[in-house]
Amino acid sequence: MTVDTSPLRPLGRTRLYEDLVERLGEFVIRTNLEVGARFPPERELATRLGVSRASLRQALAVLEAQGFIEVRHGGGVFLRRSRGFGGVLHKLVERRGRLPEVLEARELLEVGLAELAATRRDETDIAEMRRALAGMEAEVAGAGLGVSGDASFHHAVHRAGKNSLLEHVIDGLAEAIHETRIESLSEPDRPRASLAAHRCILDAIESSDPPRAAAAMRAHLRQVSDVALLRWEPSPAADDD
Amino acid sequence: MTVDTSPLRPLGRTRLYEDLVERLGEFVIRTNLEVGARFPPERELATRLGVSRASLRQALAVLEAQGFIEVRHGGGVFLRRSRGFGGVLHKLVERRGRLPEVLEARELLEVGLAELAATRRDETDIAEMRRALAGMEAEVAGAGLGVSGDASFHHAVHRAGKNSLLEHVIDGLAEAIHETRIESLSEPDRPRASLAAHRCILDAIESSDPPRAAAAMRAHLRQVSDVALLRWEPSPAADDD
DNA sequence: AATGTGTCAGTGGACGGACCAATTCATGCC
DNA sequence: GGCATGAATTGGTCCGTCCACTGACACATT
Repeated sequence: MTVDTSPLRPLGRTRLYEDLVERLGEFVIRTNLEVGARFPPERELATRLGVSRASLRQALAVLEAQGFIEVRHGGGVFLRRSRGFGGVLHKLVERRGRLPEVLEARELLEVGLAELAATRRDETDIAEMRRALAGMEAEVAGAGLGVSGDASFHHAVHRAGKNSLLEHVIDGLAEAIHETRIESLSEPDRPRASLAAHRCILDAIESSDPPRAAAAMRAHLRQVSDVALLRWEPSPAADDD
Repeated sequence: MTVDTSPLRPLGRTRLYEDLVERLGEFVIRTNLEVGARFPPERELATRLGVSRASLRQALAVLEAQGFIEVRHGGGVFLRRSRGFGGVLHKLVERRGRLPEVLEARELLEVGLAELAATRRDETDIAEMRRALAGMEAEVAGAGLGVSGDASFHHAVHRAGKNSLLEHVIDGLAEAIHETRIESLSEPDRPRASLAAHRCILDAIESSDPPRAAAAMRAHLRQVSDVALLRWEPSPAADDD
């Protein structure tokens, strides 16, 4: 149990289609493929990459869903945009060493969304936020961390901002944010502090005071970040860029 | 050629895997599948959906890349998060009637990134922005619109912000932004106005003055938005929600 | 009885081939 | 030259097969 198992760690098992996404990215760069240009036919790509068409098509489906390529039935595969080709948000977030970036992105998005929420919130939004606040109060009163109430509150704020695009983007970061949330709320006295911060935010939004809502959200998130960053230490081994 | 072909337009042509992504989203909701729960086996899903495993696996690859599910070899398919299941940024952006949201998201992201850029920019970033500015100047001097120079400049600012997550997000909106860019720059005298705005932004970033950089970027984007929104009119037919 | 080991059913991973459907393009007719 | 036509190209989907990984259960060992 005390032996160093690092030399025995399982070798890098990756999905074939993931590798293919990267390979296709390399292809775009190496051949200097321009936006709008056509890729070789699927059959040829599959052959040259040494994989089956089925596997290749999984990669193409991913790339199409990400908006990097366009696949026309009977026409061919075309490059729509090359910037960031092959980069998947989900992967970027997972990489260790990204915590500061995640927190920063979160602050930028949530502060902006809080500002919008203060402008656009309707009675339904207020009711949802109140409900989330009450839920978190109950959790905390019962000696819980209030994790789910915290998440509900922030989600309610996002919805009140009435911008489905930004909401979608922040949802993509939800997982990473969730981890920081747990860490932060595990700190002594943090749940109560967060509860108070939420009340400030809600009050500002309810008063339709965008600047105050933004400031309150920023202050709240800065507190959370401090805790997270204190606990966080860059892992030298994972520092791969 | 002048006949109304709309009643004859090809019937609902959608990729099978796209439908499957939606169907799986419905499945999650209808069965109230909880986060962490397992989906039925691929073979069963394929049978029940009336499609081949190959097609289903395209949909699963997309969902996995989006971070909605986790597929474990030999284990099964598990739900990672349900919020926004099946929603693809690329699709949301394309929908008509989303222009205001796109512009709003762009402003929020770019203003924040400009602020960060003013803090973190190094000599390389400054050089890149200068190069982009010079490029746009040349385009405009040659009676061009300066579209590519404009894009390069904004991209340089994004990079100077040094947050790959935010950069990735804004890249996802790049296409939609590109359209507004063309519209805006087509307006009389706009290229020169944009050029001046870019100089303001660059100056603020170069001076490491975040508030001024943010203000300059905001002012610039507001100008662009005004033009775009003036030209934009909600299409009643496409108002599908 | 506790523990280690082997086996096997279930499940995802990948492949190859076959056929269908949309597009493209050269061919030849007018 | 313009246009219809059909073959070649290329993506869309399905099927069956086999491999690799996981987890649980039965069995053997101690």
